[in-house]
Amino acid sequence: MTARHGEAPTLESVAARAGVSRATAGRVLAGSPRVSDHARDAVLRAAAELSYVTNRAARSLMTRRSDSIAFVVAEPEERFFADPFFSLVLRGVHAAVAAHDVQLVFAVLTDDAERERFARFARGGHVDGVAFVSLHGADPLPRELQDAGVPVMLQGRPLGTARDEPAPVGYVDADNHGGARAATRLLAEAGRTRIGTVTGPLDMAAAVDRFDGYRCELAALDLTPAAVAHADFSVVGGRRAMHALLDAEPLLDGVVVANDLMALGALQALNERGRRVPDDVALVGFDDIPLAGAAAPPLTTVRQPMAEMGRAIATALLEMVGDRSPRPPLVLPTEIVRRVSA
Amino acid sequence: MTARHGEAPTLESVAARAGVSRATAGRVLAGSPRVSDHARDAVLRAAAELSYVTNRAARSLMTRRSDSIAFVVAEPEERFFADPFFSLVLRGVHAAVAAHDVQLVFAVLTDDAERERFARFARGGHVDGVAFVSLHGADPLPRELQDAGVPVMLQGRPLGTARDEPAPVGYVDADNHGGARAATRLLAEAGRTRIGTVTGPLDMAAAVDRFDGYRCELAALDLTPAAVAHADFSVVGGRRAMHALLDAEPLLDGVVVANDLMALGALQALNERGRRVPDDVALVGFDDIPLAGAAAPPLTTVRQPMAEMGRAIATALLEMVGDRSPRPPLVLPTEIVRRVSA
DNA sequence: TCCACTCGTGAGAGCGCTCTCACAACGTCG
DNA sequence: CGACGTTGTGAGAGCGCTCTCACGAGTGGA
Repeated sequence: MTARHGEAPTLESVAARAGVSRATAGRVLAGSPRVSDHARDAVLRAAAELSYVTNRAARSLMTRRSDSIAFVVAEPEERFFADPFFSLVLRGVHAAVAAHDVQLVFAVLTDDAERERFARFARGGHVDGVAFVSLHGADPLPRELQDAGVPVMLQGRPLGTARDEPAPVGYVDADNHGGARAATRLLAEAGRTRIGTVTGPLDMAAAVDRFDGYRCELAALDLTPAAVAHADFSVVGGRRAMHALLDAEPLLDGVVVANDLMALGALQALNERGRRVPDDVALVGFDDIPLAGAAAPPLTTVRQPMAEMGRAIATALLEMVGDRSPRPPLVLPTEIVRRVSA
Repeated sequence: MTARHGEAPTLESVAARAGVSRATAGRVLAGSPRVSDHARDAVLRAAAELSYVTNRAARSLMTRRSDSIAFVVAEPEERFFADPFFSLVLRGVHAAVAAHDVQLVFAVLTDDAERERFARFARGGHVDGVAFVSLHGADPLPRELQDAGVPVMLQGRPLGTARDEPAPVGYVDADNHGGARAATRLLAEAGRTRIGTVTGPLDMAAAVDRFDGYRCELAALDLTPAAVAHADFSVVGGRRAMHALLDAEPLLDGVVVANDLMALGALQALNERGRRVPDDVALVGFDDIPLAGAAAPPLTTVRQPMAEMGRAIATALLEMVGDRSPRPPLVLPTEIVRRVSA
């Protein structure tokens, strides 16, 4: 379907115009050094004049590459569309991939039918690699694809692999444990002694690690968890959890919330209960989504480098397409962003 | 790159296993009725046994279709990654496209280089259609692609086409004008008489239409705009604009804000100025993003059917791939969602 | 009985590309 | 001066598919 009325410039026509063979024209366009300057000039000029565009289908057929990678959100509840976190990872992946002239195929696997469809698609070699974001539990799909020979990278350590263990499939993660420790320490250093937490869904490693970090740091400070509530990384979940925390421990003076969306909900709950932030209760979020700075009061949070994670994932994937070697896990540092809430 | 060690089941091998010719196997897999039941069964069984997956590259080469459509955000400032609106449109597009076994190629055109790259890509016939979201000014790219024979659909009426004019390129939009009128009426009916507005960027038709709707309804009610501030659909922009509004008209008692993100910022500004919402100032947003219900106070807003727009765009595009006929503009209704802020 | 069909099928072309191989034209060296 | 690279080039195969064409077998009307 090459534009207006089958005018389709092909490599053949470029070669003809340049007065060389198709093979030579192909060599020039592929950037081979084994071409005379004369031929190279002629081919490049002809290609420009015809505004020739390589037919990727034909190329794929020969190279058995698709020059595209998939960005997959394996999130049954479509959380993707509510949490800016995903957009930001996507941005990073997109940036890296665009720089390599590779296309990004986007997929959300909400139900089993879609999972199956995608698995077939990927196993059929229609993408050169797959980036998975937001895995729950011990999802077998990434491993399956990897075993089928498709390069795979994960955002976030898969559940079932310990933090210091070699992983069966490559991943890029943020230092969730360290970030949560830093958040907890920040509250303690501000003199808070009754520190609670709102965790994320514990079928995700990120939530588990942040929870562990919180407990670990409290223990190091000779404190005990004042109250713990579990939620699902959503605003309403955070609000509900904050209410539960206040019910369980009325004297609460600090909270580590496992992501910003929940922290927004927590802020709302604290407001409803008449607690001032940070005067009565100090709050630290996690992620540093764009909205965090616009909250009332602006949220102190643990920044995780979402776009960079995306970039790292895409870069690793692109390399794996070439050499097919597995990548060691990459854990990027987090950083406290101090605003008003703590 | 078909999975493990070049094992690649091809149509040929399926045909051989089924004891028919490649042509017949192809017919079965294409769903042609001109095949005997016997042959059909044999082919389907063989395909299942080999877990055959059609090679899309080879198919594309013949059909001159790519079985993929592009989702393009032409947003220089990458607003995409901050505004949930886009995610929700993307969700709709994804849903429609997935149901047709078509892939979604995702692209963000942040700079001229990317624009050019994408234009070449699309003009080269590497996607069967292009959905543009969030166009600014009178962007020539959609028209260019359409003239080059690529089916194109827009989310949002392009600037330069009046609401009742036939459009040069198909689009799906929400009833921005009607929605803004309804929002304004809601405030007036609640007894508000000094009603201001925060507009979006006026290089986008959605912002212009909402602004017009506001003025139009005020005029119909024999009121005049109390104060007008322009912003950019972002939270910080909305906050700044709200402050400007209060500076210009201290007695303001109602505000129509052109999207929810800005309304969130406006809420913040009102809070900073000690105005209670809705008691002192009533506020209506636009979009009904997931966060709207979680704001403090929960936002009354004009819901636009974001996912449905996405779905409509994708469906139209998929039809256009077949018959190549242009689609008339489609304008979907909006609806007031009453919460607390007004 | 013959011609005109419809129906299911197979043979084969060819989509546009990459890649291997052969080959001519040129050094370079023993 | 013949044997041996090296370099630029073209011819041709073939990736896996779709689609056109031809053909035999069955069906029905004149």
